[in-house]
Amino acid sequence: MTARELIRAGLVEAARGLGAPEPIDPILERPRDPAHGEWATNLAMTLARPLRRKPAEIARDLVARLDLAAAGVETVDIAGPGFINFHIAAGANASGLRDVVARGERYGAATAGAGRPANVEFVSANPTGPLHVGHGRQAAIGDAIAALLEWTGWRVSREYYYNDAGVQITNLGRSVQARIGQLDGRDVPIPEGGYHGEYIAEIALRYAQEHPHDRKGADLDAITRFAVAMLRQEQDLDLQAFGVSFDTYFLESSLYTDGKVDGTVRALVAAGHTYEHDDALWLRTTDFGDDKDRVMRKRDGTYTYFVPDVAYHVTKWARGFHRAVNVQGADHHSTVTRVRAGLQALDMGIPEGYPEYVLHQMVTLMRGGEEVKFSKRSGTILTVRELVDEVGRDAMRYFFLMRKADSPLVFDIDLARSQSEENPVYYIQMAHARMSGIFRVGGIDPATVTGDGVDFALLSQQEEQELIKALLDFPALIAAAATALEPHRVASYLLDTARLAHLWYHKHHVLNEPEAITAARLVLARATQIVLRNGLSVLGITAPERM
RNA sequence: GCGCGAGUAGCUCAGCUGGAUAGAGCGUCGGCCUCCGGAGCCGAAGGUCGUGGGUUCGAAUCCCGCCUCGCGCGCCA
Repeated sequence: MTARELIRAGLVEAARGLGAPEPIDPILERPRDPAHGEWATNLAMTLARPLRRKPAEIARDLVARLDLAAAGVETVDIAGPGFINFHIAAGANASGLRDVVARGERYGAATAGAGRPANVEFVSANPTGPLHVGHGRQAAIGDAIAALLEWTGWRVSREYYYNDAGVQITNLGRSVQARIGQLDGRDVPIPEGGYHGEYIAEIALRYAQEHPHDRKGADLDAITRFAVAMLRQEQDLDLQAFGVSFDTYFLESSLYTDGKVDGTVRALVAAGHTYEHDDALWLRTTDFGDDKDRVMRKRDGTYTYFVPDVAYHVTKWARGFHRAVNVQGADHHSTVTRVRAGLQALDMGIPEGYPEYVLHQMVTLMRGGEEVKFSKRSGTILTVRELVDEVGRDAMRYFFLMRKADSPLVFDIDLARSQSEENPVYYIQMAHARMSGIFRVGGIDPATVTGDGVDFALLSQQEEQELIKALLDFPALIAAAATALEPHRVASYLLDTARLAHLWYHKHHVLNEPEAITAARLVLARATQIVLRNGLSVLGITAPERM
């Protein structure tokens, strides 16, 4: 058991002895001020009301009942309005590093998910154009959330949903068809709602080359299939460049061919939450928190987009994913209520909060101090692949993940490219490379560092203790980030921890010190290397040995 | 107008699900800089946490009102 767990258990026992009502759940936190010890709890204050006693008295009685020698607690004091502060001896604190090096590349992993299946859907761009930077943010967030769930014991499936049916696909085909006509010298306009990008002309050219018998572009179905296939391939190349891969590509069109859409409509009608009005079929989503009812089947007989969306999520549930996370742009937030309402209306035991959503705000690109403008309409966009080429995969991942999804993101291309310590990715990777450099210079295989026979009390310098505390907090950080579905916490943590590592590295030497000190510091260097590497891997970023 | 999100140092942003004197980077100012790995290191100044109420031992964090900004509000997806 860790010191934290021992303290917690001791507190529960002591509180029970005082007659505290169950459940007793003491919160232990890291005090901001190091003078307040390694751990602190507000337990006495939360018990003041149920026990009807003063917090300070309760704290005193709790402390009197505690025996925390096994946890390495040196002194306990009561401070402020009733905090209990635990001071742990430097050596006891540092001995926690033994666990870090023992668990190695699994350090930080947890079992909360217990191997249950979870589905993470992200990117899911329409196959009507290349992936742009907004999709890039989504790819980074989705992949990192998937990794966080894996780290906490879920069996994760990464899924990409292709909206390859419906009006926008028709518009895509017509747009390419128009371009083919233009190749032939005819003055054919791009249709209403069509796509104007340069890539449409490229598809047209390719189609004309590969289908010389259809020089007039008369076969709209063939053109559409060709365009979708080509764009899907392009998107795959974008994702490959970014290093993201999916377990499942789910095609919207399959929901129609499998009868899932019709089946869902029938089930909704049978469940009694629909009605006919103005020659259309409506779903009473207002019964489930929506502000107005939604049309399911339009007057022309076709379905609105959210019907296949509901049918799609039914398949997720039916495929055994009783946990599903969707990563989407915040401009799609109106779908959240509707999809959930549709699933509730089916009355098939799906929880209200299913699926979970992580919505992210927009991305603004900056280059040379100016905003990089792009517009899908005019066709001037910066694709994921171009950005990978310009700044590299690692920097791109970090920059997309360093802000919480709720915040708009300003992506500074110049900073992302720079090989300086102002660049957070570089700074973190540099810390890892420095740790690796110690072993390289010392001619020591880091894997042989175990902590056996090491005097951990020698790691008593302030910089060492602060770094150690950060390293020992890593598993809790991963767990919290996974629970909150917030990978940016890992990004912030890594930057902080890298800073502590650099501070330590600058102030204290590992090699060419007295043997016992070198031995102890090698454990710290090794543990730091492990934590930085594991944290970077959660974010999908490499941890170079040298830079 | 309604819904969702945001508002924290000059700038860009954290703030561990309610804790103690609100933090980091950049920028500004002042000192160091013969080192396992480099133009780096140390320190200082800088805040009515948009605003007004409320909840309680305690609020940047939770609740209500208002202000500003972004996104969405179609029988488009």
